[in-house]
Amino acid sequence: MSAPEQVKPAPADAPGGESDARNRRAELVRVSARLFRERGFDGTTIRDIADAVGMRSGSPFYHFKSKQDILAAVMEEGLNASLVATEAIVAGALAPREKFRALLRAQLETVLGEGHDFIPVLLYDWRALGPALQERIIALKDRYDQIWQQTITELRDAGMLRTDSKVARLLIMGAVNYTVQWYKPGGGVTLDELADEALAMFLHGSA
Amino acid sequence: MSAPEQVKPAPADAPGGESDARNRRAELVRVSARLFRERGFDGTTIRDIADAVGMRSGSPFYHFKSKQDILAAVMEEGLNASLVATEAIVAGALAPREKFRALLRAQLETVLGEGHDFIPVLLYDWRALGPALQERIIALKDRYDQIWQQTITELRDAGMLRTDSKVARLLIMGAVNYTVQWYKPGGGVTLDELADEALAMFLHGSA
DNA sequence: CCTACCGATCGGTAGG
DNA sequence: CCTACCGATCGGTAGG
Repeated sequence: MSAPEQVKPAPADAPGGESDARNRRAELVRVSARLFRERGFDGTTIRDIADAVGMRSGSPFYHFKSKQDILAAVMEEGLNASLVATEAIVAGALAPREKFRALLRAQLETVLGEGHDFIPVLLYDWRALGPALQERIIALKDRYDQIWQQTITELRDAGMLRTDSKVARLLIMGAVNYTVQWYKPGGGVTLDELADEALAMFLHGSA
Repeated sequence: MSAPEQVKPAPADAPGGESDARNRRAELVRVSARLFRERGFDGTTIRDIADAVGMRSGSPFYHFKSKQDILAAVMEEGLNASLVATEAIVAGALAPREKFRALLRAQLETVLGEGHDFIPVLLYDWRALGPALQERIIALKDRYDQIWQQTITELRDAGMLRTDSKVARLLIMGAVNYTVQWYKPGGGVTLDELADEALAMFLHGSA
């Protein structure tokens, strides 16, 4: 009667019953990312999500207060992971050209890699997110864009790019992000080859 | 009793009552394009469309057998218009660089220009179209892609592009099409400037 | 093209 | 997290 917590099989990783709930929440986000990517936000129902994690249709709302909140969580997790990856790249002591190649390659992985569903959801269904929820995501996106912008400035200073304008960055990132619309894994082009071709296309004096 | 057609105000442009229906159909497509662009396909209801043209909610189905058919009509009309524009460009006697610039500029107009809602709908909601309806559109899209591919080959032959690979084309078209996600009219960048910046970014030996 | 309507689906909730 | 459910919406149709 004293402690209703900590029944059922205890999780191995952390003490306290709340880690169960945290695991379930994380599972919901992961599964939702996959479904949203495959069918789109509007094409995925709460029932689809609940089925995929073995819940009843009302239960996701124990973890999230709305379907939109799941979408926001998917996008936020995707951006957080991407931020970690890109910040690790620019923290290294790479020359501008190699830094840029690493960014391109990382972004291609994020957008096209096996099991990477989070950022494609952001690219496909950004509009489906309400303005209030968009704001939180935009703050993360701004940090992300800044990393690219700085690298682009370094490339310009090194004479490998004509300009470091915002438009130049948007054209480059657009070309990369748009691959989500046409790239098919196993279609004869690897992500490494894609990165090289993009590098050669954007940069002066590249092989 | 003999002829139930040709009542109501007769249209000025063409004889025969069926041109009324054709006009209404065209109006439905045009209005749907605008709404689909603004709110997305799933975010637009048949009732929204009917309201916008002054019909009752069941009446659009007199002109189209399903909501998806309206979407297909929007995309098809957009591609047909784009095909006319691009075919006119490549039919002219322009040098490769000027031909490419004209294609870029035309595509930017198609994607970002005032009142150009058709192709953005295709870019945003391609996935919403069922496979059967996609097929008809793909045939048009193939002709479109071919024009770009040929121009890219000419640029490569003129030494202004490293490669005329399909990936090169997709990266270029991706950069241009992705502008639909970020470009804001009146934001200080004109479409002409955008075309110039894209040209300089992709081509060797450009100003 | 309107009237009148249906069947299904869907996000979300109360109460435990 | 389940049970049981609701209110609203939505694409689509019959019949004129």
